[in-house]
Amino acid sequence: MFREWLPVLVQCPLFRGLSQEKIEALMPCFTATVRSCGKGDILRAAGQMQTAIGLVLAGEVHIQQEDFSGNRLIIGVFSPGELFGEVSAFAGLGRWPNTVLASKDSHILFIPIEKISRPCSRVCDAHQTLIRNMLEIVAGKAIFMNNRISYLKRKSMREKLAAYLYDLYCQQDSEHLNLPLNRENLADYLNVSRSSMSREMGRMRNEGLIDFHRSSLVIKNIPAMCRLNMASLGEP
Amino acid sequence: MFREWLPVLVQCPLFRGLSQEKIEALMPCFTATVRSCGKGDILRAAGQMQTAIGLVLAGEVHIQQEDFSGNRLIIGVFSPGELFGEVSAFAGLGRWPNTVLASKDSHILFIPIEKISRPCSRVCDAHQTLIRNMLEIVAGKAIFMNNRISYLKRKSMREKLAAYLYDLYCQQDSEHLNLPLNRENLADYLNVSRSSMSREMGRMRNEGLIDFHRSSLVIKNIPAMCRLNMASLGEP
DNA sequence: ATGATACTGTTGCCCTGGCTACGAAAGGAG
DNA sequence: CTCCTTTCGTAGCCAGGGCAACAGTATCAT
Repeated sequence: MFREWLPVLVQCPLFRGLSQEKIEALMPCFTATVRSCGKGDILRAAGQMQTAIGLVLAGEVHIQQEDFSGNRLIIGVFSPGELFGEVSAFAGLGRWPNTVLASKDSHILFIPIEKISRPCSRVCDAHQTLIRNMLEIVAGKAIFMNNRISYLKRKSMREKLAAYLYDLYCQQDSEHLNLPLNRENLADYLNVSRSSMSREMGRMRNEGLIDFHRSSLVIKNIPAMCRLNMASLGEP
Repeated sequence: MFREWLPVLVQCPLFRGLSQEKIEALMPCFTATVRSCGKGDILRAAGQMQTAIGLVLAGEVHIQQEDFSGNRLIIGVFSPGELFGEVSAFAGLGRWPNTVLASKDSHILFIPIEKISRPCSRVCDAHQTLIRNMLEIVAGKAIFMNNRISYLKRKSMREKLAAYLYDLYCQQDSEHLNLPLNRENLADYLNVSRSSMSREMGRMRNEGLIDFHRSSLVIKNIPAMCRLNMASLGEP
């Protein structure tokens, strides 16, 4: 059952430092279940009781917050090998703080919380490794949230866009960017309205800062973009 | 040297589950140093190399982000017994992601990172407890950041204020609130301008929602406040 | 091809909130 | 008490961006 997903599992930071054999030995101990879901499915709604953490085997999930007015904020986008729900699990919340939505057809591994948090009698050395890996993962998530705050605090749309695009530029290491989110999702990621974002993107195109068409975008003036980004950097 | 601070240390979540004797035994192993500082001192600036994590012994520190335009965002306020810098330490950043400022005259314990992250030969059982406590602390910080994002994503000032005041109401368990931040700091916490915030507070007073004078504030209409808060809740 | 269904770009209206400036109130030091 | 500094409340001005509405365009199934 899990054998087909081993290539994903061995690359998962949770199992770093563990051999493929040890991972296989752990799996039955976890009593984990695989769930398949289609694009748009809500896997977990904010407020639901949480008994397991998730690991993306295939597809993509969005972690997002919604309010009753229909406003949505995308907190994070997770790809195969990445965990979600481990933060609330180890903080002892007992509930899902955010909504989990499959943004593509996906396969998700759910691992019961207590199987990870309580020491297992059989493979206890591996368990210590798991806890240390988990500490690093959770700390990484907290840093990610810190960066997320850095986006959200920016007051002008141009600053937000510049920050986002500059980060993409650093990640993809090219001024020819491939936008991983469509306009609506990007707007929800930056916490702005789609139309206003399009308007600002149009302005930036007119000024020769960027050029774009659909999901491809070119930064034509890197220094200017960098300067815009610096204007709001928390880390000078 | 550390004996005088033991009452704080035993209450620190980092040492939960450890006896006073064990904590005393750990301290020399940590080679920690105590630093005293005055109100307004910058303890660490964003971007500086990080070699230690901090523990507030007395006073209060603000974790904040600043940009070159002078905009400031207060990420968190930490009181005696609370840790800071452990997130970036365990994420392996190597640098302080935010600025640390003493908002009151304070005494801070700095513990070198490697003393905590590397297993210590002498008191290794205690070390396992430390790591597990740390995981819980870091997860708690991540949840705190998640809540911080919930504030920041709110689009109207009234929503932000309502969220903040309602949280205070829940914390202090009374509709007579004592505001722990002055107007300027509160504005920086909510990421709005002080004058506009005062204006909105005035409006809310005119409408009979709240009443206030300086650092004391009364919520006169809890249900309405609650409804305002619900309108943007991520957790229905 | 031909709809049907996304997704994307554009525009006008208008309100929220940032900025500046100023006066009042509250502490603090002498 | 008096002066000085800090904090707080108020007002006017105006640009940034939310909202709604629509037109253009890519994708897909029939």
